Amino acid sequence: MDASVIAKAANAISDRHRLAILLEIVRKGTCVCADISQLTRLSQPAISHHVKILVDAGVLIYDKTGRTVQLTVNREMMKYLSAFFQGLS
Amino acid sequence: MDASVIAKAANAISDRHRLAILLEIVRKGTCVCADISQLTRLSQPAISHHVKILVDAGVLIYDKTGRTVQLTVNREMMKYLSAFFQGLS
DNA sequence: TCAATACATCGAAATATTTCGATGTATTAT
DNA sequence: ATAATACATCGAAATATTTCGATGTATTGA
Repeated sequence: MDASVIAKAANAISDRHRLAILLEIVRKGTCVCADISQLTRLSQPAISHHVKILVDAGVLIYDKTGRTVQLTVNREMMKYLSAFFQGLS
Repeated sequence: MDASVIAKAANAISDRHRLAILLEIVRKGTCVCADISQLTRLSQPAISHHVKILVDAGVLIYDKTGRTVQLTVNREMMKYLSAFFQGLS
């Protein structure tokens, strides 16, 4: 268990906009950045900022092909977090 | 699933000091506030602040008897968080 | 090549968080 | 009653985060 990994992931999803982005990507399976503006009414630079935090924390997987970024959930990280909290219960 | 509950709990453990407090309480089973100062080298008001955030988020259970506060992990919340991330994986 | 699209980055403003010293309050021991 | 202990609260300073408009970069279509 690496506490800094947990803290960073927790920080990533502690913002309501970032959590909403995560949940939407889970729901849809995948997402490009442009989709997020309709979900959150955030400006494009703000979306870019939040996505970067989620990606840097390992919560989302970033895959740029051409000029679009496909975002998907990092299921391994979700499993890791689930197991972490399981261990605390 | 209430996103605000998740966001608040995630925020509570996103700080390295608060995560360290949580892990120490898990390890020891219980903890009074005074114990935390030796763990983190934080000032007493800072500890009080961080503990309040953890308690308000439902991560820790607060039980004051006399002048000491016993802190324990809220295992129900840990289970809830585990299940939440399980659902995202 | 030129224009449009999809994001990224920058600098600055607004806001929130963390931390402290000082002080307050309730409880316990003497 | 007095003093000590265990926390809580307050106001302020330092720092971090969020957000924006402006601009930059890479890619695609006409």
